[in-house]
Amino acid sequence: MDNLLPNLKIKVSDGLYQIDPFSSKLGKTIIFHSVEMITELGFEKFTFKKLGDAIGSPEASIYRYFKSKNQLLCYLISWYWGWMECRLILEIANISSPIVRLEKSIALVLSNANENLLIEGVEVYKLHQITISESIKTYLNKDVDTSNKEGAFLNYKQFVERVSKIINEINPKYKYPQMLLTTIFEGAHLQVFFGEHLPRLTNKQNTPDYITKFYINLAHQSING
Amino acid sequence: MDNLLPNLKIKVSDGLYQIDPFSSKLGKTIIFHSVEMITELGFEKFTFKKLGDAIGSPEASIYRYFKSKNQLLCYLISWYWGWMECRLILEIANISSPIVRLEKSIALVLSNANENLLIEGVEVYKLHQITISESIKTYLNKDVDTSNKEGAFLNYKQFVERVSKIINEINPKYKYPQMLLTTIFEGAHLQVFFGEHLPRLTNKQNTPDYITKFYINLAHQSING
DNA sequence: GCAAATATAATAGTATTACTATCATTTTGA
DNA sequence: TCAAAATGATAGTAATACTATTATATTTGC
Repeated sequence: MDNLLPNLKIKVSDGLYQIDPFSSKLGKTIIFHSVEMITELGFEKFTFKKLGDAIGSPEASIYRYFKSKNQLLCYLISWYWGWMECRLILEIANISSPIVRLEKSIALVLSNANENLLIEGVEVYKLHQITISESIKTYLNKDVDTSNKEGAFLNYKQFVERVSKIINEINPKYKYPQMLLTTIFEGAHLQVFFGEHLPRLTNKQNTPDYITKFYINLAHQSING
Repeated sequence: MDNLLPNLKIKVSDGLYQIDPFSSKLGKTIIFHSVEMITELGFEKFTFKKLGDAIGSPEASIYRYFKSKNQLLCYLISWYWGWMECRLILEIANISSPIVRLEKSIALVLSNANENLLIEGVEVYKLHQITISESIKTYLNKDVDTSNKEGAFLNYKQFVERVSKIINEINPKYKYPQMLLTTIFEGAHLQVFFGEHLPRLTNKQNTPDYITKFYINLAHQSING
């Protein structure tokens, strides 16, 4: 596997861990294997016990890094959006047209990394899949306000903010950039899931990028319409 | 409270219960109090033990109606979409314009019932709130294919199907009615939640119906654009 | 009105989950 | 190299998500 960008350190709010997992070998092992395990089992069936067994460490050691499996999920998703912001910056750096930049931003959310790509030792391909199925569970619960104070959604907000500024460039009078973008990003993830499990709730096409095209169109029509 | 439409019986797939809860007093009590309790505690903190204590029945009795709390949630959400389809039919019955029918359909998803309205003894106001925060948990998990076979999503699919036919009337060439509608329905629920808990992810306005208007616009632009 | 069928209550029990606590051992870094 | 910190090993707890059994109501069909 390619361990790209070895000097990169993705910022995650310090409310999302007890000990920075990237500060130790065990921490990195926890991250790597939790991504694997959540991808395979889904978040509900994933437990620290199983993770501990897989990595040969006791549960208690994992709890020193993350106070709960919910905190770990928040960490992973926040890391994902931090990584996505890096990709975004690189992707649109030298593009002058805000329209093209917006299109690239939307395409980015739906594009997955190479299966073998490791960033900070994280299999980003699997983390993308986790984000599709599990990310909303970080906020759709009664502890959302607490998680919010702990900074769980800062990276996502920042990503949305950055793209919303592109919309402002295209049409400074457009009033709903955040609303449009979260509709697109969350909708895009959902359509991927529906395409695999609930096809009657979507309109799956043969082309691999039909979802991207749909949402790019939607964005243009809403912003300019 | 008004117990409206006493002769109405909302159809829910028989894979979503062990004993039809509306066939007995205990069953109805389970439904009523589970709606109350899930609204208050959220799905994660809701348990059959707590429900049993609240209604003065042992856990085991609840398990005879629903094999798991997940099945109960599927039942409630399915019931909700069954009820929404009834509302939809009534709401658009005599409207000839498909454009107006579509607008009413979108508005319906975002409109909540009167706080005191009981349908089949269910506090539909609270069930609406549950749908906003919990409905995606019925499918975003590893058991989705099983739940799907049990008919968990039939009522939702049927609702989406019915509205997508209206889109077909407006523009028979439009290729993505289901995709557009699930984007709108799920997005609409999310924006309500963001407005309350994560305002940076939406664009809250003072008017009570800004979400409805946003999505009605989005629909028109996408369908005709 | 009564027996049979069915539903419910009462109670107990199990494996697992989501943690916390304690103490010994290993690793580390100044 | 010595102290501090991290990790491992082990134990324990309250709660969760169920299943099982038997006794007691309640309903129903005749």
